[in-house]
This record gives sequence, structure tokens and C-alpha cells, in this order.
Amino acid sequence: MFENPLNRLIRRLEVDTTALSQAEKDAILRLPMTIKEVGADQDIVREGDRPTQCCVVVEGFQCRYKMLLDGGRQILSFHVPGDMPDLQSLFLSTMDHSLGTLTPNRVALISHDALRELIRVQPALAERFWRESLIDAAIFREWITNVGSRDAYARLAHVICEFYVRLRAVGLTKDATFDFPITQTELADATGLSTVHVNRSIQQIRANGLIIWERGACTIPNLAALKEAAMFEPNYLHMREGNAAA
Amino acid sequence: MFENPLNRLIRRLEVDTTALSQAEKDAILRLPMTIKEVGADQDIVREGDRPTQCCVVVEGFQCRYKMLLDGGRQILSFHVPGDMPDLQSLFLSTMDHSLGTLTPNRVALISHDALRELIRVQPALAERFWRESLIDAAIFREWITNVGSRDAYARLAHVICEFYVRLRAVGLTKDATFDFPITQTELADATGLSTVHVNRSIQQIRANGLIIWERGACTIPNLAALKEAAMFEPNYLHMREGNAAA
DNA sequence: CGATCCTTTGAGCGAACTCAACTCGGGTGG
DNA sequence: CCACCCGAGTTGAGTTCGCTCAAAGGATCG
Repeated sequence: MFENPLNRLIRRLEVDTTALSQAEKDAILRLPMTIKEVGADQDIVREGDRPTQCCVVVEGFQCRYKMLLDGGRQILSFHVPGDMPDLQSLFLSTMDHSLGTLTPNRVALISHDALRELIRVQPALAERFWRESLIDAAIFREWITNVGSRDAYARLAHVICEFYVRLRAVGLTKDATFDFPITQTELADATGLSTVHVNRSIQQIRANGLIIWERGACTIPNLAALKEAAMFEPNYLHMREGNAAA
Repeated sequence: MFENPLNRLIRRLEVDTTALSQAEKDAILRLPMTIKEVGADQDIVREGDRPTQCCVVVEGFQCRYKMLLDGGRQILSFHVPGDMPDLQSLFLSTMDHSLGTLTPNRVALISHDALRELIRVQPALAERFWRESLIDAAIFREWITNVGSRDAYARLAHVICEFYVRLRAVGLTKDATFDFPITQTELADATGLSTVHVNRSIQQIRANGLIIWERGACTIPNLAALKEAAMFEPNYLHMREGNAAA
């Protein structure tokens, strides 16, 4: 079903809006790209870089992050297949943060030139990509709220909830189970908590039966209960309500 | 100098990139708009609304925020003249947060239709506006870092620093002094701190001579020192280095 | 000249942090 | 094949930063 690695991207551009025309889809599928395998914990671009291409996640998970002066890091977002985590580099020449892999990845690299040409010949696609970056911003807003306003327990539940819903939207969940190969240290960096406190809070979430998480796989026995604990309102993801899986 | 209320917006669209053509400027200045006076603490749009127009701040300050179930609120960003705080509503039909005034405002309201027509006849302007929304997102990323990784002292210093630099970029500072009619409660909502703790931390910042802030006016005697305390790196604002005032 | 909002102060409490050690599983090299 | 190592997870104990509750001073404005 996903013979072309960009099919998942096309699907994404159609979420909660009208379908693309065949000409638009074809233009995307004809984009010149380089497929690349990247190991875990590798940087794709770094803060200060001036990229000349954008990256589409084909397989694996990525995150964006900022390094702090004291050696800590703040994870800003997680990325799943279909995402274009550095789309912004098309118009913001210098990276203000880094993008790296969390797991081994397959990525598709598309030059800025090719993307500019794409939106020149298919101007309506510009709005689709623009919209993607607006959803990106909406997720950042929710993360501000998450770290600013929720306690550790809800904060972690929220991150897990979002990860699940986004994975489901691209057909990468099997019922209530999904890959979650994130370390507790990474969760700590994403939530602004210490690893010790993440550990204890996750144990509580587990003990309350909200998640079953072992060896990189996570199951959510009762999504409604997890959402409630997380104060999770999916409106900020701007998906079609119900966002059916594959 | 700013006879047309959108002149400041034009100036913004040119920051750290090439100048607009005369035709582009004219197209913007000819946008049909409604000028409106809005009192302090009024909502312009609310979470759940489906706006049909965008708002340009002409005079006064605004903020975007989310209300929480427990009655608290998280402020997501501050906005100064020249900003278009709900530009996203052009492509995300439903608001996932609210936009309100902090002070009395003069705003320019421009219909989505007019904006769509503008970028249809001047496609290059689409990229300028798109870029604005990418900078918006960059600021959100920095705010995640701020609430996630900095202690109260640095966090508050950072918010003040950003406010100053952004005001300076639109020519609204006089030397090291600027309007700062923000209440400590609002700062608390923006930083995820309690008002009591904001108060004590601000007093420390004052005591260390980093700011002089009274009756809505703030002076920064030593910007370098404040930046250092805030761990403020202006790269995320994607302004021209040095961002000269008017 | 109250009324109200904002700021400030005190005191006690609690969520989350730091430091440190121990476990466990998987990988790797002798 | 086993010893070792390393990263991830877990646990304990003590500390601290920031919170809550409560109340008292300013400022601003009909």
C-alpha cells in the first residue's frame, strides 16, 4: 500500500481537508528524493545548520530538541512516519534547534529547490504544506501547556496519548498497541522532568492500569481513561474527528 | 511614518529577508480592512471559534492562551504591533486556543477572502506570511524550552528579554525603555509559575539591577547582563542580527 | 473615597529534584 | 562461553524550589 515512501505524506496532507487532485499527487510522487538509512541517536540537522533539503520520515521515530548551556536538552516534539520535521528550513534559513533520530530510521530527503518548484507548479500544494507547519505550531502550543500547566503524571500521560493518536492517524497502531521505543530519559527531556521522577510517575500510570509498556511496546487498555488522566483534547491536532486507523 | 496601519506589518514581512516589491506593498496596503478599538482583557477570538478574518495588531498588546479544566490558564505568546496573531485561522478552521487583549488595542481586521485573494495575485507574498507563521512556531519552541528547562528567575528574565527585543524590532522602544503593562498574574500564566513566586523572583531580578520596572514602564540598564541571566539567544526570532530600532 | 485590582509579605507544605546505589538485560571481546 | 560492560530502569533518602493559603499594603479609577 505504501509502495512510494511519500504516500504516507500525501495521506497526511489530506487529513481534515479536501483530497488532493491526481495531478497534485503525481507531482509529489515524482519529487526527486534520496532514500537514506540512519542509525539511532543520529542528528539529521543541527542547530546553526543551513539545510538545503527537507527530510520526510519514512520509517522510525525522530525528535527535535535544543541543547542547553548546562548540558541538558529539551525535546520539542516527536516525529512519526509521514512527518516532515524540518519543513520550516524551506523558509527559515538557519536551524534554531536540532533534529535527530530516536531509533534507526529510513528517511526521504528532498531538496529545497525541488520543493520550491513543486509549489510553483502546484500553488495549491503550498497551502497544504503551510497547513502542516501550522499544525506543527499547534502541537508546540499544546506542549507549552503541557509543561507549563500539568503535573508530572498528567504530563507523561499526555505525551503518550498524543504519540498514540498520531501513530493511529498514519495507520501504525494495531488496536490499542503501538511501538514506543522511547527511553525514560527521553521522556524526561520532553517533559522537563528528572528521569527519577519520570520513572516513579510512569510506575503510577502503570499501576493505575492506564498503560502496559514493556520492551518498547505500549498498550492502552482504556483510552478514555488515559485521555482523562492526561486532560487530552485532540482538537489541537486538527485531524478529522475519529481519525480512523488504516 | 506609519500612516497606514499595515505599514508595520510590511516592515515585519521584510525582516531578515529581501524587500517587498512595490506591487506587493501596494497590494497589502490596498487590503480591505476594518479598524476597530478593543478594550483591555477582551477576547478577539475564542477556542472553538471558526474565524472568517485575521487580526493585525496596530496598537496595544495581546496574548494567546488556553483555558484549563481547573480554571487556570496558560498564556502561549505575547503579541505586539505588527503581529498577526491568528494568521493560522486562514488554514486551520477551528481555533485551538483563544486570542485576547492585554491592554486597550487598535486592531485591523482583514477577511480570509481578502487574504486568499492577496496571495493568489501575489504568490510570493504567501511565502512571506508562511514564514511569519514559521517564526511564530520558533517562538513556541523557545517557550517550551523556557517553561521546561529554566528556573523561575531565568524564565522571567527570558520573557522580558524577548518582549524587549521584539518591541525594539518594530521601533517601539526608546533606548532601553519600553511599555510593559503586563501584570504579574499574566507573567505567572505565561511562565507556569504562581503569582507569589513570580513576585519574589521579579524582586530578585530588580534587586540585581537587571530591570527597572514600575507603573507599566520597564528599563533594561544592562541588556547583556539580562540576556545572560535569561540564557537568551535571539537566533530563534530569526531577525536580522542587531535588529536596529526605528 | 470606596471599590477593586495588583503587589507584597509570612508561614507551612509538597511536588519534584539531586545524589547515590543497585538491578537487569543485551552486547562484546577475551 | 563466560566475564565484563554499558545503558536503561528502579529504589531510597534527603533537599529545595516553587506552591498554597492568608492577609496586608499600594495604586488607580469611577
